[in-house]
Amino acid sequence: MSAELSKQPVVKEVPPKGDDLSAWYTAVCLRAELVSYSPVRGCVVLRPYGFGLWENLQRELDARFKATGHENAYFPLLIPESLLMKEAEHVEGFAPEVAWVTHGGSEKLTERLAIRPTSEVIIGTMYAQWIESHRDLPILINQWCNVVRWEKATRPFLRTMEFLWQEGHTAHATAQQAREETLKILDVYRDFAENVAALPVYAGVKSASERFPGAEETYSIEALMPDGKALQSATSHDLGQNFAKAYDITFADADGTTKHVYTTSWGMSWRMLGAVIMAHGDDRGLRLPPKLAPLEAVIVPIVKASDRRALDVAEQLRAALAERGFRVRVDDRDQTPGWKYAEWEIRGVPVRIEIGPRDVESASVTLVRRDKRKGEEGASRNVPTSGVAEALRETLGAVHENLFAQAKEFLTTHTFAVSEREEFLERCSSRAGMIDVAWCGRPECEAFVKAQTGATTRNLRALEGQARCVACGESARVRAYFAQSY
RNA sequence: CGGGACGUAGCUCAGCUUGGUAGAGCGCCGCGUUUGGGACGCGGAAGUCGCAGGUUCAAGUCCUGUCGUCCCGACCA
Repeated sequence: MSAELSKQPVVKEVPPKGDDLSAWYTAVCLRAELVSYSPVRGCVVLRPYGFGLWENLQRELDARFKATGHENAYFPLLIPESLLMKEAEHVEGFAPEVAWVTHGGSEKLTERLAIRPTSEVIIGTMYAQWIESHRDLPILINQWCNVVRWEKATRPFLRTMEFLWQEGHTAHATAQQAREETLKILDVYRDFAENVAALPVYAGVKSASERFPGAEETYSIEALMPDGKALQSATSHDLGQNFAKAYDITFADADGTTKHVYTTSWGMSWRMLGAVIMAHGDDRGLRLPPKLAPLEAVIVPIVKASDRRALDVAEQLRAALAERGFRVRVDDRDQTPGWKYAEWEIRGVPVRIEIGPRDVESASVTLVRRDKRKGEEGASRNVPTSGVAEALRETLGAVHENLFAQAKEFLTTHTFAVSEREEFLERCSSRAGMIDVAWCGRPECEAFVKAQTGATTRNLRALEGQARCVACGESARVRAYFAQSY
């Protein structure tokens, strides 16, 4: 963005995105009525428009879980302290951010209860009761719930003390099945990110230091934000037998011996919505991917004192589109059309349908795309009223593709394959984006890079051929994306 | 958790230095005229100045504490 353009906000109440991403992000979250701050520190209220985003995320992701054989269930919010303590690494990882219930009414509890920061513990305990035989496996359960982590610094969606997410927990007879499950879900997350959220991501395995406490392996999808920082958007963990051993989850196998199960866990939170907001938004506010948008289209009737026909036409069109499954509303509030255009642009509705006297005369409507700038090629077009449903379907698809293409272009042009040490450190320090390098895989090496530059490995993938670690010069074992992260 | 900034009307902020009866713009409500990119006129409502103490005849203003928000860093799946 040019300096001249940056001086005046394009939209009042929303500062230019390129000037200060943090200020832009917070302003948009509030102004678009996604969230409100609440009287509780670090906790936000998810308003109806924001909850609409979450509902669509849920619907799309849940359908994918169901399609891969998972069922939903619900487990308790509170976890007895003694239960939590059984898996040492896990406890150590979460201890600093667990909130505790110490009293019931005025009576002090004999045992403290943790408010779940995640549910491996309580679910593992139940699995121990439910599983007896290899015939009981696999167990494939997901729950949609809230969790609490006592965070020090919070921001809407990206890091809040209480947040909404889904957590899947599965148990399997063999290590291989657990690994396959972990990778299957990783691919569900990648598919969701790309085809629902219009967000290109890098999927891969986490380094040892970035691994979930108690996991054998953690996999993640990582998106790139406009400031060059990476945002971990979902994780999938292969827990091996660690939790099975801690919580004594065993089964009688076909060969007659008793064995520990292999478990997995995986989660995506409303943090994904933060990634969507930041990656796609522009100087005029939100730009929502159609599949997540609470409203796919808003109809703005333009009425004159002498001609109020547009109002009826708009309502008929709304009913016809709703009938065909579109999420639409008519904005018939007492405001000028220009006011409504600006308002719905801030709130990111993918398509605006204008109906004025001219359109009524010609039995047509005007479709305007939010993802394009005013006057840009293809930003608006006039279509016959009879063909609106088809045109809308087509346009929503095009908006998704365009948002994805723009985000992909950003990711591609901000991913740097680097083999020189100096350039590597410089790009890491300057938040250039995803720095793609050959890496030795040693925790000391990663710690050194973090201390020098603030960047860590986001995730790793196989190294082809032979190379030297870009940071320390030892023999490289993997390829890694380094970046500073949220 | 460390460093910095800020809490005054729904929002953005002025007023604080030098203590003396609470201000503006936008928004909101009513009526009328309007409506193809944030309309206009007239009238109106709205704030225990984040909260709690203290100093003072008198505190939005000075002092202490506390809660919250933002930024930078540390921490964090």
